[in-house]
Amino acid sequence: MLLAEALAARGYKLTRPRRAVVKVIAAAGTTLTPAEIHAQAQAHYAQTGLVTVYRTLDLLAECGAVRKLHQPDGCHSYALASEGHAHHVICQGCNSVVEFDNCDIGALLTAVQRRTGYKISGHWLELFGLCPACKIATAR
Amino acid sequence: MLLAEALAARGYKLTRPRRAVVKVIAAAGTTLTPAEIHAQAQAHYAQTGLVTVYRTLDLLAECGAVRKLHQPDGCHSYALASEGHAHHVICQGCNSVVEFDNCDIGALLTAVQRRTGYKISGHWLELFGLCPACKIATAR
DNA sequence: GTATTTGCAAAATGTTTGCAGCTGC
DNA sequence: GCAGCTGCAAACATTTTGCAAATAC
Repeated sequence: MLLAEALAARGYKLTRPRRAVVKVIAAAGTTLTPAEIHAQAQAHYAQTGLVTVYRTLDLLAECGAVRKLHQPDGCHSYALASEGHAHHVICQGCNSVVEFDNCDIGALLTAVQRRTGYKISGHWLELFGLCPACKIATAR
Repeated sequence: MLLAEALAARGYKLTRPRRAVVKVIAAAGTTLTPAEIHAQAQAHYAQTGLVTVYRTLDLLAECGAVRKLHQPDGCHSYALASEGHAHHVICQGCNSVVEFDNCDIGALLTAVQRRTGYKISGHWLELFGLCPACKIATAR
C-alpha cells in the first residue's frame, strides 16, 4: 500500500485509524469528502474519529499522496494522487476520478506570461465530464 | 458599469447595497473574500449587511459576472469575470488577478478523452505566480 | 402599491484546537 | 518508556435560513 509507505517513510506512525483512512482512499476511485471517508473508515476501525480523518488528510496532502479537489458544488473532496505532476478528470455523474499526466500547456503558459507580465509558477487544472458508464446511462 | 447592467438586464433591482458590492468588485483588481467585500462595501453604503454580500455574489456568479476562485489556501475569494470563456492568473504576493482567454487546450482535451474514455464537458484552469510588481519586490 | 430585497438574529455546516489518555515503535 | 497520536468536547469560522421592515420600480 503506497499511501501507508508514504507516511512511514516520513517518520509518521502507522496507527490503526490512519490505516483505515488510507484503505478507504486507496480503494475508492472516486472523490470523497472527509465525512464520507470518516463513515467508511469506521468499517475498518470502528473508533476512527472525524478529527483524525482531517489530520490524516492534511498529512497525506502534505506528502502529496492525496489531493484536494475543487468541484463546482464545493471544495470538500479529496482523491488519491499519484507521484509527480498530474491532474484529475472527475465524472459529474458518479464522482469517479482518473488522473492524467500529459498536461502540456507549456505554450499556453509562455503566451500568458508574455501577455500579462506575470511570472507563472504553478497551475491548477481539473477536467469535468462523464465517465464511460455514466455516458451510457445518460444517453438513454 | 457592466456588472450593474448584468443585474438589471435580468430583472434584478439595483438596490443600494448591490451597487456598493458591485463597485467594490469592479474597482478591486484583486481577489476578494466576502468579508473583504463587505468591509469595503460599507464605505459606499454603510448599512450593507454581510448576508446581502453573499446573496449578491450568488447573483453575480449566476450571471457569470463574477467567479469564485480557488487558491491553495482556501476557496473563499471572488474576482470579476468578463464575458465568455476566460481564466484567471493570480499573484501569490498581492492577490492581484488578470484574465486571459487564449486557453487552447483542445488537443489536451482530445488526448485525455481518448485515453480515459471520459466525455469531457468542462474544465477549470487557474494559474498562479507573481505579478510584475511582486516579481521585482521578491528579486531584491 | 407591491413584489423584491434587506438586515438582523439564529441555525446550520464544516473545520480546528485544547487536552487527558492511549499506542506504536 | 516516551514521543507521537487519538478521541472527545468545545471553540471557531463561514455560510444559510426565517422573518418583519424597508425599498425600487
